[in-house]
Amino acid sequence: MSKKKPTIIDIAHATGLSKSLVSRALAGKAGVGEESRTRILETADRLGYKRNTWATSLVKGSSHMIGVIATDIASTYRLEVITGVEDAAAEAGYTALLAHGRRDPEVLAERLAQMHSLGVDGVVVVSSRMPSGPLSAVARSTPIVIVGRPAEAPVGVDLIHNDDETGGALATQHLIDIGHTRIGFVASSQRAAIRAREQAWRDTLAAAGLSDDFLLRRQNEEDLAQRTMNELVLSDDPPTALVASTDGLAAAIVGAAQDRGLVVPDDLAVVGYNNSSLSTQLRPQLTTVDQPRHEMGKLAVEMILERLAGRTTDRVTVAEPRLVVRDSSSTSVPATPTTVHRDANNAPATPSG
Amino acid sequence: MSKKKPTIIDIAHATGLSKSLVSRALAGKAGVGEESRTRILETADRLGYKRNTWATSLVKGSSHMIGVIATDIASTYRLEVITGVEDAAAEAGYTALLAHGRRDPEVLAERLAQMHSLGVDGVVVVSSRMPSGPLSAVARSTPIVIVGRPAEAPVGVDLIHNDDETGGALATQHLIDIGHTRIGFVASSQRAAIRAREQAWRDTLAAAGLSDDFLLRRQNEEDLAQRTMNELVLSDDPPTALVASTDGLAAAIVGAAQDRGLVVPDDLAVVGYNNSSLSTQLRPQLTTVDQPRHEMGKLAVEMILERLAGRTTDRVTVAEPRLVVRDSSSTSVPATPTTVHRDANNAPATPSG
DNA sequence: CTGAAAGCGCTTACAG
DNA sequence: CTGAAAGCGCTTACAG
Repeated sequence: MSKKKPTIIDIAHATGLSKSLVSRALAGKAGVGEESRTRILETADRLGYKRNTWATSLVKGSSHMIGVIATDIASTYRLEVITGVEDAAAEAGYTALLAHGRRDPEVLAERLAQMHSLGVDGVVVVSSRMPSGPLSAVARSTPIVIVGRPAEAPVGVDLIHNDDETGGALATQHLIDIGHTRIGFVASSQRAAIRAREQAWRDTLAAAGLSDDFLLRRQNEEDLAQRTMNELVLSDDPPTALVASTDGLAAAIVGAAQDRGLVVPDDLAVVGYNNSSLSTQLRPQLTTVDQPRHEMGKLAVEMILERLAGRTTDRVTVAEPRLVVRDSSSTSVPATPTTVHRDANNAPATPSG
Repeated sequence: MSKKKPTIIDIAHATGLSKSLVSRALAGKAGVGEESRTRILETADRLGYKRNTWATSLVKGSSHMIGVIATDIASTYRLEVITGVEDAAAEAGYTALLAHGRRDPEVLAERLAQMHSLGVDGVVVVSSRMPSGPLSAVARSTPIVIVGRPAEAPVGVDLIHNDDETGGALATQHLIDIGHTRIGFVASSQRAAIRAREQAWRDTLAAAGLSDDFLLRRQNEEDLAQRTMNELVLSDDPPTALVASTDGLAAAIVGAAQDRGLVVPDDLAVVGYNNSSLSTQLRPQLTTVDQPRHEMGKLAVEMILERLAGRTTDRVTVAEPRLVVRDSSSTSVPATPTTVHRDANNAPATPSG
């Protein structure tokens, strides 16, 4: 059974000094006799004393903790955002506390309430699915920044997200640049970020005079790769390249294509989004769009510190993504299975590396 | 700027009732007049009141929180263990709080100290890298269970891990069963779990009268897939199948093999460990060993509750893994590039699916 | 059903 | 340099 934890009073008794003095010594404050100090520290060590955070926070009114709530923690992207938060927090003398929210808005809201009553000094929400109501309510007393792109910007909450418009354009333009003219977009959700990428895809195609016919949108990833095969890739009028809304979806599409004997990128080029670890584990490795996620995590903490320092206006920070070209998009134009509607394009004939 | 949070006293003033009564009403206790109760609840709601966890925990001496410390959160395996912990905790009226430990033992120890002074009622360590000293120290006052297989069992700490011996044997025997006789093992670390898998591989080979010459061990994954190619697969005397210590390593090996134009499983069969999401995202999909991870997370909480209820003896729980056969190991024997030392084996000639 | 009082472990002016 | 006292927000016997 667990023994009772030693308190400051125990140390005071053991050393014969007052608890005030013990408290000061333990906090490393000046104005404590050298002898007393060492005696206190030694005794504390011997007793295995750990400061009771509850009591300290209660009296100080601040926990020096920053809460982080994330949906679906098992993601390279989120992990690095979290790491960024941790690093920046540590640097500022804060510690980060995580909560795992799942995708359910209710669970997310519950986690937020938990963080709130835990008394964290700020919270970083790495999700675009947190409901606005609870968010704005908590934001009245605790700074919140969302890393992600919620459907609507909650009042009193800061935002930081990558420039999905630029990212989507980067991906699409890359495919145009290497000679593709039949470029599709597959979306596994209707989140704002995804919609922005889709719009960028459409705009980029339009600027190049290309068709945006190849579009597939679903509310979740279930079977989406299969449908992509059946409804787009294996149709009579197939695209030669696809922009997928995320790496996970891109991976599923590559897998489904390979299952059908197609060669990526020769038969189908695929570009993902997020530069997840998956993108280098697959063969071919995935061309994808990288977000400055560690940086975004650090920025989130900075924005919280600004609020804590007195800023009252809402702030939105947009980070620039960059394209990472790998093997799932080759520099050669595919030998299309069925050569229909093919525009006159000067595609380089370089074989895929 | 953040406003001050409303307290029980604010509600007491607003309703004209005493703070004792407000506290009782808020806690949902009996013995509060119906009218008072509704008035209090409404006022609390209107003011946006959230109970101050610090104060409550301080007076109750328990936070009803269970801390979870994990290395490298971005893993399907760990995520599911964590989810299991969360589910079981919620069921028992506790909430789970995560800390992200990285692989560094010092950082891990720091997180443990943080959890300890946060006053959690128990901690689940999902890592085998947490140093024993800090572990035993904290265990004197707070129940701890490790999900994983540490080098040495820390005194006063409970353990739960999968049966790596069985898992390793399952993987190896499967390769023997489908006709392989030249089966290697590649290890990316020297952790106890990995060593146990390696020993099981050796024992299983010995029982079948096969050689355990094909072995490669390194302290980390850096370049290990490349070395596996150079030192084993592309040698004059290559194995036809490999058991990898983890799915991540297996994926890297499959990738490196494919980069060299080899076909998995025809030229080389590969089996991983952990049934990570990666194993179904790759092509071919990975044969692997699955741990009952959600169950392990739940068990961890149960073991903590046992300690809290009075158990003082250390307990070790071993969970049974199972083999998941996928395409990276086919039922056909490979057409070995160099046919050396090949025993008379009745391998089925079924082509790989 | 309701309220006054004590106390959880710690910190911080305020005296000495 | 050291100590006594008050208070952080909440809960819980103890009275009424």
